[in-house]
Amino acid sequence: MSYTQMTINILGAIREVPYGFVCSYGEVARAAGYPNGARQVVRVLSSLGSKENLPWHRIVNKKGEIALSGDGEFEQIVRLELEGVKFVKEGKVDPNCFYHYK
DNA sequence: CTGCTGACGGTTC
DNA sequence: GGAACCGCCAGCA
Repeated sequence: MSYTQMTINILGAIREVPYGFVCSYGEVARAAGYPNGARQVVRVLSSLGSKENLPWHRIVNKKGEIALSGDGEFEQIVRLELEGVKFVKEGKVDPNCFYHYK
């Protein structure tokens, strides 16, 4: 496994999200050093999400909604609820559970 | 090498 | 308030 620096930075940023919190794509990208890299975060999660042992379920879009649909969405919701993340609505996490990088 | 795609976000109209 | 674009760039065909 040899990734580009960008991928490594993004992976690192994703791993910083603590248990019981969620984070948006944009924030992860910013934390990794790419202010406009949301789409790259998408790529990383999509292609390496399950392979790299990432807390992929802690990443949602800025509105706090699950960006996946169908099967993946269900699994993500289950995993988050298991961590104590609250939902204000089906498929939408409580804004208070958002983690903000320093 | 070229073009298309993607679990998004911000701006504009 | 919401739809429509544009930017961003690593992978893969």
